[in-house]
Amino acid sequence: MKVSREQVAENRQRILDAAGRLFRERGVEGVSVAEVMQAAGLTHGAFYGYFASKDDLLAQAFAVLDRSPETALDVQARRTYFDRYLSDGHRDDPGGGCCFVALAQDAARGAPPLRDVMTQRLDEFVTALSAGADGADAPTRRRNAAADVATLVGAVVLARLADDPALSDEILAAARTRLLKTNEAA
Amino acid sequence: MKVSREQVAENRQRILDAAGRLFRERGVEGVSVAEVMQAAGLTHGAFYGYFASKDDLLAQAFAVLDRSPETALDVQARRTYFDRYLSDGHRDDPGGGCCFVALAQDAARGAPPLRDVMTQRLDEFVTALSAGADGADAPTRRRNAAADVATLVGAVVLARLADDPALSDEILAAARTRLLKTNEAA
DNA sequence: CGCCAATCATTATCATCATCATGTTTATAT
DNA sequence: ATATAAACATGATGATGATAATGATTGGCG
Repeated sequence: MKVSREQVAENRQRILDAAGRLFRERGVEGVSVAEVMQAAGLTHGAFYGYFASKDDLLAQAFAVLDRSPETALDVQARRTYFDRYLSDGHRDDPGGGCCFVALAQDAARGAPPLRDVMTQRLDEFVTALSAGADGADAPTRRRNAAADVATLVGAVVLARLADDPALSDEILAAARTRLLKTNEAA
Repeated sequence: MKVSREQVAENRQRILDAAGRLFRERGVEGVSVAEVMQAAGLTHGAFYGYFASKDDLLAQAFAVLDRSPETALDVQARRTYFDRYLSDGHRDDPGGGCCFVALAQDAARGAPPLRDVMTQRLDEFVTALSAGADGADAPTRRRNAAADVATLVGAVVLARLADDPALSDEILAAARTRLLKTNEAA
């Protein structure tokens, strides 16, 4: 059964969305192509009409997804962004959250396509956070942004790891405090 | 062929060492039981005489391994520790490096045994870093230590992800600067 | 309106793996 | 010295999964 042009576009998007969510939830090796296709409402046989391989799907799924801010953040917006990133809501929703928190390790060991895409996104993330930061010269602002990104990602990674809710909350709270402090000191 | 008691102990240790290194290098799903056993100089059939399952091996392999400091660090030792943790040498040696950098995401999604063990180790890591920190009261010191751990782990995770050496180095350097600064300000 | 190629479902293939069963060797306790 | 059981190698077993082949359906162009 063939399908209309719009149906094809919609199917493709559904595959990408399902893949993005599932891979973040369960990791690259934890999700089969068949599962992605089922979540997208198709059978796995249709997959290779859309993508050349699982690696291809991976790279394309995360070429779009983003959680970094799009525009320069003023001090208040930055604070809000940090709070949301370091919230228990973000910690408890890997499938809808930042791709670095969910997949950095998988991508670091994985095939070049995904790694390239995520490296690009990482650079954009740092750039986005350094834009609009107050204080000092551009290199300093960028350095601060890079450190902020490391703290953000590290905190949520560890908060997701921690079995013990108290420790998990503690790490998120500590990162919030740290980022507020280094952010207010111009 | 049976084997002497000491040989058994040595074999067991070799399996644990090989497992620790391989899992950190290639991830939990990226390593087969057979590979671990081959690296340990045995055949895979012998495995289940030592461990109940792959999960069991995982938990036991990381119950011992550690990269957190054992004793309280003075200001100078802390600086040295940070520098080493954030070095390119650590970034480029996942198999010999910190288990959180290599396996936090795998463990967060994985079976309880490994997650429990790593949560315990994470708490010890924070505790170790907060001991001997100067400044303020104990809760503040602990909060600082938790933020430091997040920055350390996040920085090396992202530095390993980044395909682009310049970006990778930049992140490590930014984290070093950040930790030095927050550490000197008592 | 009718052909054609695109889209999808079904099913096959081939590899990898975790785990287990079996048999052989040999350390060690008696 | 001998019996016993531990430790290991070899070789299933059964599941899963990535990818490919085949065939049926039907949009959309001519």
